[in-house]
Parts: sequence; C-alpha cells; structure tokens
Amino acid sequence: MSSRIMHIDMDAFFASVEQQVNPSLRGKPVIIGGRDYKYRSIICAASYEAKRLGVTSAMPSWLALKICPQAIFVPADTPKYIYTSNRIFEILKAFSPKIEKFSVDEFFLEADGCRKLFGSEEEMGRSVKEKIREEFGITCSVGAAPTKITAKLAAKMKKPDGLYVIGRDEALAILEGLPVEKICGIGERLKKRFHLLGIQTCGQLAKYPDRVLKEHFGVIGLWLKAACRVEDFSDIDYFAEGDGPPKSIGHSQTLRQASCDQQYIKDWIYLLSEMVAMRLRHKALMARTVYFYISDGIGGGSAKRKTFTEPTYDGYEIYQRCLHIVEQMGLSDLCARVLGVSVSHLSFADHHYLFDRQDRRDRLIRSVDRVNDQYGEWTVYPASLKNATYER
DNA sequence: TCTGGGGTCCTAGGACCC
DNA sequence: TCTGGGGTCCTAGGACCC
Repeated sequence: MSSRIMHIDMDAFFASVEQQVNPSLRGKPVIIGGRDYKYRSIICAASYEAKRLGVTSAMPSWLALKICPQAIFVPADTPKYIYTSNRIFEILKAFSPKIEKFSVDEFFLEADGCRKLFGSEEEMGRSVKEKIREEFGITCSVGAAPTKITAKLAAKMKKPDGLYVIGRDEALAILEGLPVEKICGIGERLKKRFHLLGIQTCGQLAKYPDRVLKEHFGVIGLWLKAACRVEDFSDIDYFAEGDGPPKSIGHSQTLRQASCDQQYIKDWIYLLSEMVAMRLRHKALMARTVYFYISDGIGGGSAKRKTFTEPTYDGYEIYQRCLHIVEQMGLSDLCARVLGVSVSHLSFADHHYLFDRQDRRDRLIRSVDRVNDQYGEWTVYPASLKNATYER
C-alpha cells in the first residue's frame, strides 16, 4: 500500500497577511511581534524581505530590531490569522475530503484518489497554490510525498512559493544524509541523545537496531525510525471544522523583572485566571483541571496541576484554585519572574449547570463579557487588577 | 531588552474500585 | 483467606511543535 500526502505550508503567513491587508507594507521588511512586541518578546513572523536581512523566526525582538532597524514592526492580530486560516481550510476542502489542520499555517491533505479530478499531483499542487493566491494574494509551498514527515520536508525544501513532488525512492535519498533534527519530532534534546548513540543522520537512524532504539527512546524511537524509512503511515487527523475542541487553554506571562511582592504576584495570577476564564466562556467551555506554573527565572520553575470535581468558567474560581495549589506546593513566599495558569479537562458548558447555585454571578460574568466583546478587552475588569493591568 | 507564549502528546506510577 | 488482575483516573515529568 502506498499513500500520498500533500503538505501545504503558508509562506511567512502572519507577515504575508499583514502585507496583503496593508499595501504600504508590501516589499518591505515586516516583523510581527506579540504583546509588548518591540522589546520583551520574540518575533512571531518575519516577511521574506526581513528574513533576507538575517531575521529568523523565534528571534528575540530586541535582536531583530538590532539586525534590521529599518524593519516595520506590526503587532500580531491573531483573530485575523485564525480567520484567514479557517478560510484556507474551506478552500482545501474542495481538493480532498481528508484534510488536517496541523497548525494555523500548515495543512495536510490526503492526495490519493484525487487524480481524476485534479490530474497529477503537480497539477493539483499548482491549483491549490493558484486558488489560495487568487483568494488571499498570499503564497504557500506545497510538498507531496508518501508520508506526512516527507511531505512536510518537501514543502520546506522549496520555500517560498515552491512545489515539490517526491516519490518513495527520492524521499529515501533525501533522508539518507539529512541531519536527524530536521525531521518533525526531533528537537534539541532528542538530537543530543541520538548523537550520543552516534546517530547523526536519518539514514543512520533508519538502519539502527530496533532493540537499542526501544531501550533508549521507547516507542518514539521506533516511530522515528519508521519515519526515516518512509514507513510512517500515520493517518490524517480529520476534523470537519478544521479544528477540534482545544484540550487545554492557558496564559503565561514573563514579568519585566522578578518580584517577591505577594500582592503583586497574586494580582497577576488573578489576571491570568480571568484571561483564561474569558477564553473558556468564549468557547462555551468549562474546565476541571487547573495547572499553575511559577518560576523565579533563575532555577527551574515548579508546576502543579489539580483536578477538581466541579468544572468552572469563572476567573475568580480559577484564581482561588490556583491559590489552593500554591498552598499545596508549600510556597509561603512567592517569588516570580514567569507565571502561568492553564486549564484542561474541558467540557462544553451547560448554562443550566450553574443556574441555581450562582445565577447572579453568572449573569455578571456574562454582562462583563458582553461589554468587553463590544468595546474591547479589559474595558471592564475587577478593580483589584488595576495595578497588574497597568503594567501590561 | 538578553529566548515568548500558546499548545499537544506520551509515560510511569499511585490510588482506588470491582 | 489479604493475594491478584483489569480498568480508570490522576499526577508529575519530559519532550516536541509553531
């Protein structure tokens, strides 16, 4: 059995979208940053004009600014990118019934059985690219190969605006000398551990004895070996809407500097809890598990999660649960540089659920959400958060 | 300014129930 | 008879991705 997978990878997605929306940015080095986007953050995306000047993805923004002072910084507009991503997904639906949204700017689709409709994979790839360019004015790179891993590699190899169709033999030839860390699934840690075993390339990994791999890496080792032998038949995860419901929702924040001011830290925990809760309610979800992370920025951080019986979408309740976890962690004096609050064990919210017990609070929460939806986030927020929000 | 912030998945071990 | 297996839930920790 041989399957054919196509990978569609948008080129400098966030930056391209901004250049499309604002023509004055076209042809110029554009850098997309997050919150506090010029200094205390890393960049989310860079246009190819900026990349040519040496800006790379995940570079701290102060460094990008140093390398490329003429760059135009644009704050990230996540909803815009998600909206565009969803529309791209809709377009791809016309090409194959099996599509997976791998991330906001990457998609896999099963290319088997589409030959009658679209001709060869080259033709199909060209149609996909044309359609996306027509609709949004932005480019993407397309790779077609026998497996997800190799399709992703193929797309990356011809960036930007590329199209690369490879068969099994060619895929094997590419993998033979390819450093192991180039394939999706091998990061910094695994790379080092493979190197210790004398495995530098995918070709070497492909020939390594199963027993040793199993011993050192468990099933992941065997899975990666199969990937290097182009024998990975993992399925396309297909969701009709492009996205399944999220498994967890969280926020974290690196403070400008470490602080041991208890009230200040608690304000931040409350703020993060409210931010998480607001997103839960937006998605009509409730959560049972609360995860709290704190790091002083010097040693490693510590984290703890706890699952509660009652699900909630109330920011104050999430905050209280965080404090409960803090207590369990035995942290009497909090000192923090990084704080994180996230929730999981999500279920769809049943508004009747809270109706009896906290109807009034429920109505308050929803009114506040409505005001914030209409007039912008943080138009209305708990008074006790004044200091924390001030620093944002 | 001196690597952010948002996620996912896997595993092993313990608790508990039948 | 207090030993045993299977299943589920939970936690902690590790690793990875964009």
